[in-house]
Amino acid sequence: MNLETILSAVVADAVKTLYGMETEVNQIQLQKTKKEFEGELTVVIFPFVKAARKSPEQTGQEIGEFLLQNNPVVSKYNVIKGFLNLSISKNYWLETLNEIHSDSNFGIKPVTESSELMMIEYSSPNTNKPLHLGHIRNNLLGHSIAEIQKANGWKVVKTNIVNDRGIHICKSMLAWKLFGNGETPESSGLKGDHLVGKYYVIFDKAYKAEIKELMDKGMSEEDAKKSTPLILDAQKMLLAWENNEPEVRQLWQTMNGWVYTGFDKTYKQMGVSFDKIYYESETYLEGKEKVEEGLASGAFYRREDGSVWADLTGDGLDEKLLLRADGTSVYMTQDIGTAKLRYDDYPINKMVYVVGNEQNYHFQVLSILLDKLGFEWGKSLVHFSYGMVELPEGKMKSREGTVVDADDLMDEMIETARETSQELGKLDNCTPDEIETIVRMVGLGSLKYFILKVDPRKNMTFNPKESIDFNGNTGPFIQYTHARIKSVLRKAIEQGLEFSRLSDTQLEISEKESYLIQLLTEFPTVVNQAGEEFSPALIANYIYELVKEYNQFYHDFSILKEENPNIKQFRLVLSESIASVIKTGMGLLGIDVPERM
RNA sequence: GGUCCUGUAGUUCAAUGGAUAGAACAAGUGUUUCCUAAACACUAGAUCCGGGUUCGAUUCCCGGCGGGACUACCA
Repeated sequence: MNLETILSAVVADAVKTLYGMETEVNQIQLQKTKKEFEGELTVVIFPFVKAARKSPEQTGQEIGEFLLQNNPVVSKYNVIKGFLNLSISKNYWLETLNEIHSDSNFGIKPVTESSELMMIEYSSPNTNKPLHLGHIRNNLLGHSIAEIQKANGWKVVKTNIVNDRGIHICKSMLAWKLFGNGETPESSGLKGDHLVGKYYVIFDKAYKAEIKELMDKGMSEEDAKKSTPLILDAQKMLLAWENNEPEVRQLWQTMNGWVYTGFDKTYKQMGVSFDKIYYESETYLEGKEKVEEGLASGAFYRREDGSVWADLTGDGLDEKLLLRADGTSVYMTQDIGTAKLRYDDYPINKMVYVVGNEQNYHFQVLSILLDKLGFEWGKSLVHFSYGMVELPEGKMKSREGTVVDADDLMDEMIETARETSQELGKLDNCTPDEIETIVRMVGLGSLKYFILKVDPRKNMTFNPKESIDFNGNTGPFIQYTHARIKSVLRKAIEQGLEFSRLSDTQLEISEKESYLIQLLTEFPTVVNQAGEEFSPALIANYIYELVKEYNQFYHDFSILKEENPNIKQFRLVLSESIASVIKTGMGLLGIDVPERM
């Protein structure tokens, strides 16, 4: 039982005994005591003053006295205005530290046979160009939220729906066919996804030139866009693809193959992975059947021209197209199809889509449609909607060449980490392999933390010129603290010190030290909250707070030079527990922490 | 027009309805015969505007103003 639960019960008891007032657990507001006051936990007195018919101060005094008399965990109290500040006994903290230290899975709920299954879709790239900064946020959030939900006891299946077909793919293919001269990743030395992306850009340029030409001849822009030779050819190619023409299919497979090889590298570098990948080319025809079912059941209706619609005006939304007049499917139909396939493949209890907030409307509609079609998890599907990553000048625009490429960015971060390490002379005694591992951890840690510490719902600004800091509230700051702790622990082991558990739990410890233990006890709550709110940022902020406090402690207290052996042992146990929570917490963010740096 | 998200120091981010709104970066200053100074300490600086609910509002409600997204027989 945690401290809050214990104290809430006693406070409820106090209020009942003293004032005859029955209280619900949620009426008792326990919060952390602000730093400028003495104590660790604070009871807000205001809700009880009416029943007490006394001033807040007096009420606080009486409740404080009751707690002191009736629970050994409370060692002292003081009242300021309507706030009752409680000091917790040192012994309680030390016993708690022992428990935390001996629990190798502290903060993590086990996944069992009876755990429910959560499927998390993220990444979902197009195969016509490489991944960029926006994808990085998506991937990091998706991976992190999967780790967090696992830590909350969910069975998690990570999935990716690859958008591998459509007109945009044909554009790259066509440009390659026309201007590529048989160029391959091998012949050019270009990463496959970048090579294909290059031809997508080439297409766009040539296409624009054709539009301009037609407009110069007096055609309207709208008409010109529809009638250039290139776009007509691309459409022809799409048709050929749909008709399974071998030549087009062959080229499609080859070029997509290049892209996948490239993506795999990027994913690996980013440290993300998937349990099951779906391809739109395999799912895009799947939704029709479901739509027909919905039509039969009366959930949807057919218009005179043959197109199929869902009327969502009853839900406060518009009417939504599900099948075109010619019977072909649209985006929504595909998502229904994909949902069906997934439902057939896994016993899904909860479905989570990590997709940008520009698709809020789409998922609102999808949720209602899936519900109408009888998917149990339809109504409760989660659109984990995150904000855009913007540059100082505004949105990234591929046409203006302001897209920040994922591979380039990660490489730059690693290089910066290398330079900084060299300047500081941190890695002088390391082997080249060790150096490589560490600068990679630090560079990527910096990038990942930068992105994940922000509330996912909010748009965020990324300034490539100022690049990402390595000081302050950053990944490397946290990694550095971990490395320092590990270094102390290594020395302790060399000295033959024993710190597997506290032998003395009656020590006099400082406020700073008991506060660190208190922070540790909050970790499971934070993990839980991060899961419920789908917010890796909560974990990031928590770890930062912990690390900041630890650094102050590290600065002001010595560990190995402490003369009292029991205190020394305590500080080692404390430090090791903190290192362990740092590692676990950063792991939930998908960030590795080094043993030295 | 409609729907949704959002507005906090110069900048990037925090704050279950609680006490004097926290950090970091940038600026300025200090700390190293001492376990890693990628650290620590100090100085200065902010809730878009107006109402309402409340003992108490950055937080909840209403109305403005500003920013963003969506509102395709594209995906």
